Amino acid sequence: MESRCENCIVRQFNSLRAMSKEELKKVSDSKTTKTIKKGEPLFEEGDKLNGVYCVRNGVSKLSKLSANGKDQIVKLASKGEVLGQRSVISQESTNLSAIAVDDMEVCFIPKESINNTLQKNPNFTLEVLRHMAHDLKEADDVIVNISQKTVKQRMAEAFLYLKNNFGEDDDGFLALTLSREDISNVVGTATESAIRIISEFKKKGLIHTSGKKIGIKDERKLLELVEGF
Amino acid sequence: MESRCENCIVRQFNSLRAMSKEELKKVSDSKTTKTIKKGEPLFEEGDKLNGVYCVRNGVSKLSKLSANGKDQIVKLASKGEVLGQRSVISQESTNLSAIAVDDMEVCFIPKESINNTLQKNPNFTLEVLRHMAHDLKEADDVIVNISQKTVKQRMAEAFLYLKNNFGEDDDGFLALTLSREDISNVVGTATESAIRIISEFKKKGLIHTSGKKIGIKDERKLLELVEGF
DNA sequence: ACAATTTACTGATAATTATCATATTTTTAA
DNA sequence: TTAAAAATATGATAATTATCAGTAAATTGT
Repeated sequence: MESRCENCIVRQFNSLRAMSKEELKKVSDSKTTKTIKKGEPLFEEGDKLNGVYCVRNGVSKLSKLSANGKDQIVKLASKGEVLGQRSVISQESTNLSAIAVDDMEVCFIPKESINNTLQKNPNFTLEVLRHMAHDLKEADDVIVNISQKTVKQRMAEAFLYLKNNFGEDDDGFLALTLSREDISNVVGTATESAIRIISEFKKKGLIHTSGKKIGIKDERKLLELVEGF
Repeated sequence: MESRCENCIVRQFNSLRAMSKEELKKVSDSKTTKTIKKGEPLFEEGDKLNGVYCVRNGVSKLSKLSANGKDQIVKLASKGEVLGQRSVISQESTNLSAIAVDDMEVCFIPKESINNTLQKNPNFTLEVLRHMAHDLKEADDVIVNISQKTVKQRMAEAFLYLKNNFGEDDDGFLALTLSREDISNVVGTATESAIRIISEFKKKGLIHTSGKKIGIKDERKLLELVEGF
């Protein structure tokens, strides 16, 4: 894949597209590319970040550990997403851990490049702001979903979300394969409950599985379930 | 209270402090002051906002209606907070309703003043960005709390939150009095469940009540409860 | 290839929480 | 002030969800 930010297609999806040619050049010169293996962390809750991570390939889960030892996955980030922005902007340690769900390829961009551009290029700042506004809106939706919907509804929603955001493979399975535990951490339930609901959905013909892979069989019914029928 | 933004103390608490003298002057000339009575909306979910609201007095609940007809309160905003920013920035209709919990006094600032400054004053944009980063972090915490803590723990947390953010009156009651229904909508539970837990906390000497007013009696025990003892 | 470890699954049961019914108190408005 | 309406409160019960215990299957490392 192209190693100069100026030519990187990934950039199209995130706020880096609002950078000028010169700014991008600087970023490109200061960035380093990293490979993160499945299960390894990009960073962990409490870390002070010296830069942001731009995802070129693979998927990362952003999660927060609760007092009872369970992780809640707040977001799944894939190609084009920039991680660690919030921490760099507010100059605080991160409140989330980022762990690779897949093997990942990411670019690390030192915070200096970012902060510099934030102060000089209002367009870039505005673009970052728009992204953050969007994230915040999504977070509000998640809050309402978790508090108002049943686990079953949230499970159905999670499968639809996975299909819409990560697509399906050639055999009709969700392209992003998560462990049952990760699924339960996205949904915010006990692993056993998640597994039970998967079995139930399978029996009812809403989904089909093969090993840990899950495929959507009856999207309409899943949607109806989410809406509460 | 002072009616020129330049001299308004409220400004100190929000991103407007990053505006220049001239920008503030323009804002002040274009703003209008509104009084909102308890229970009335500043704006409602789905509205397209033509500006932002700067809270001078009173408290507003920001909530979202779910399919089953229940409101989830996502945030309580008081003096100094700016509402509707997100909608103005992303030029989308709001995803939240803002309803007065108290009688309120707010300044309406047309979006033109905001957008103009956003494009011209990187400091202001950065300041807004920082605020939004903070809100996003808080939203993440809410997600984790709701999904990982029991209703009882969240109730305890809500009381502590109310004390820390809105203080107590002379008689030791929480300064912000919410209806039981509002409390249940903050916590994300059924109203009856909230009431039951209030009774239980009262019996255990954690809180005391008088009418709808609630006072914290044993902060340490409430904290222990939140932490899971 | 195989033992070891992890992950997935199922059943039984307990704990939590919601819902429905109904009584009481408080607030509102004529 | 007083009837009506709304909010608060409590009990009984049902539904949902978590937890514990244990088995089966899959994955990993050697």
